[in-house]
Amino acid sequence: MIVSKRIVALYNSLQGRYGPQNWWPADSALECILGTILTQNTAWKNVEKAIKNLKSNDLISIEKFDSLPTKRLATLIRSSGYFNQKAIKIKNFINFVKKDYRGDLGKMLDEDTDELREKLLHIKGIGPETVDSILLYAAKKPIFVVDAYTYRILSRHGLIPEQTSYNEIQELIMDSVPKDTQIYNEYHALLVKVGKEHCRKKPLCEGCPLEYDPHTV
DNA sequence: GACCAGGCACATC
DNA sequence: GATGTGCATGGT
Repeated sequence: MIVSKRIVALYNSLQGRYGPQNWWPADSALECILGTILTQNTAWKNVEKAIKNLKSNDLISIEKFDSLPTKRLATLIRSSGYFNQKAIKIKNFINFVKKDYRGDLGKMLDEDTDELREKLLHIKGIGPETVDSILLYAAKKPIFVVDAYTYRILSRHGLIPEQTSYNEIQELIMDSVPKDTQIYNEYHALLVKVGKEHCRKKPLCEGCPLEYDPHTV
């Protein structure tokens, strides 16, 4: 079977096994974006505590973040790890929205996908995965998010070579399955779901429920 | 106590 | 272009 068909078959297999994931878990676009930054190389459980802190202090707004000292922000998101760095990243994003959209997040989310992607990639601390998560989950654009699980699962199942770049993986998936926001949303969420359960760094492939033999390349 | 988690920037070769 | 390192908490 050619690779693109296996990419689709993998999606169908995951969908049948786990059903809809309905991501992103957030009450607003801004909360979603905060989550995409806070979860960088971090377990979601630790992110939840940080977001809960921000919410209980009623801080989820562009204006409030703008007037919040970076040091205070870092304290509030402590549980998510890398808190000094992440506080700066959040500030960088807020400054971007203030500067380019007069603080109007809705205006940012409505911008053309390619232009917005380019602009977001220039924010220090916001890399390709975070940008694509913002585009897909906050702005509802049809963009596939590649993450560590995507790479790990696809390579262990022989669907991509060891050395495959972020953009190459993204292209492969976007050329294989229909360019549809809901499908990209579910596919990424499903890969994280099965990855958390069966595709950790070690041990390799323990109890993998998927139909492909991970050892055949 | 080691290893890992829904990355990213920066230095160095 | 590839490879190595710092960033840091909390769960297993």
